[in-house]
Amino acid sequence: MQTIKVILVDDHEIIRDGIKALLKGAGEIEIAGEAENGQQAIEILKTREVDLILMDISMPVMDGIDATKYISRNFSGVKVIVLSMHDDESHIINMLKAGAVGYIFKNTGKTRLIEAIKTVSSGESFFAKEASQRIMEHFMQNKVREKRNGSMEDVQHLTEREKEVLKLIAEEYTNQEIADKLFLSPRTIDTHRRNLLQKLKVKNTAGLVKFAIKCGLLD
Amino acid sequence: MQTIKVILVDDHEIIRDGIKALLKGAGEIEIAGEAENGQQAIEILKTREVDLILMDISMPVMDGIDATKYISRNFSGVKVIVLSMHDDESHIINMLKAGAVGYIFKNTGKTRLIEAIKTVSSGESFFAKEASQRIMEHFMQNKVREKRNGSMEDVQHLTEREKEVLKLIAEEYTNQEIADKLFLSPRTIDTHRRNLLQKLKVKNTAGLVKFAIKCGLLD
DNA sequence: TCCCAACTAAGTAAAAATACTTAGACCCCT
DNA sequence: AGGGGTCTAAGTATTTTTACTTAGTTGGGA
Repeated sequence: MQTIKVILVDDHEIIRDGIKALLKGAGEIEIAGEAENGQQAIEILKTREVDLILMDISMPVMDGIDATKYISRNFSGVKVIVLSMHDDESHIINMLKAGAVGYIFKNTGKTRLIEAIKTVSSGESFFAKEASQRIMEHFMQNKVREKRNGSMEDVQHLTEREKEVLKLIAEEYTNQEIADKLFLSPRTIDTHRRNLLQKLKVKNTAGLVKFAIKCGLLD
Repeated sequence: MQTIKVILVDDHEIIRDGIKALLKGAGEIEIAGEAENGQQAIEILKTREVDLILMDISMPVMDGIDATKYISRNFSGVKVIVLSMHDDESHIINMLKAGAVGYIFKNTGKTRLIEAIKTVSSGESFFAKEASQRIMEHFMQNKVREKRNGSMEDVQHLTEREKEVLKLIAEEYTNQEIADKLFLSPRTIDTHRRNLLQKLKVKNTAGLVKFAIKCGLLD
């Protein structure tokens, strides 16, 4: 196989240098360029032939998600591997949707990094353990993660009425509107609301909504 | 690394024999059993310790999708790689949803098969080229749907300050607390808040939080 | 230079949410 | 028959959010 031309996109020079050092020894892989943000990366793609991009997510000017979106639409031959510190579902899923075909973490070792590059370069995809798990959770909506954070247990302690009210709160209804929908007094909704705050140990509506989403109470 | 205990699940004996022959040479991999359908595979799991399953999809009695679903819920330590002839989206996505962490085709070569087994065994996922493509297509379609609902575009219209405030709102801080954090007047946060409500066309805090989550503004 | 967008801030009011408390009705279980 | 949990509701008070309006500052682009 011929050499794989890789460009590094990360706003931290130290990280870019570290990766360069890691890849120096590996044959078949050539660092064809570097960029500090998505914008610069796209500029490079216009002038040079590139096989693969190692892309950070959080960057100034143009972040990894937007850049990947653009690249996968306009340079379809170029593979994007996300090199991230975040292992949360939304980042991973957003990058997947943007068109990334690999996701690894910054604490990945040399061997695995090279493995990922070669795997992706040959057309397959490569997702690190945590990324893989998050994707599965997303697909299965299995709530394994919530179990670990101890929220799936809490939802069981909620009564049917409370879940009903919580769902409506998350759907942006006010107490008055919820009361009208359920043919109850607004004060009753108020009580349910306070019980929810207490049971779920959150401070306000924002916390309730986040919980409702985590539990899949909404669509 | 110690040996990886693999069981083969396929209703065609010839195929099982072929794979056995392929894996014979590879060290670290041990064929710990065989099954003709999902039911038998689950029986084996109850009696023996297994690391990984090579699973066909179409089988009599209990097919690969149901079996994988059951296994990923009841034997979470056991990885499932799909070994399939089908490269259509629905099979691939269904197996993903069922909990498979790898997908390869029956015309895969020895090297790649072993690579897949080792990759999955170490916690990552491995999707062959076509499978990878289909998954991307699936995500892209979802994306179109989301765009229609208008969410990813809107976030671009938000200023940096607004995104910062939105994030803190979603983290359950009150205007006063946000003001203290950012060294601003609570009234300023109030203004940002109202601008956010207007820009995002949502009714209240609940809507803001949902939007923040959709955009991955939170960790 | 002038205009615009972003960021800042405040006046005034009304609506909504949060806090703490109490309490009756109902149902299930022992 | 009594106890516990749920659902209901209200009194009272405070804090927070939402609404509508106005306006000064600043920095960048036409």
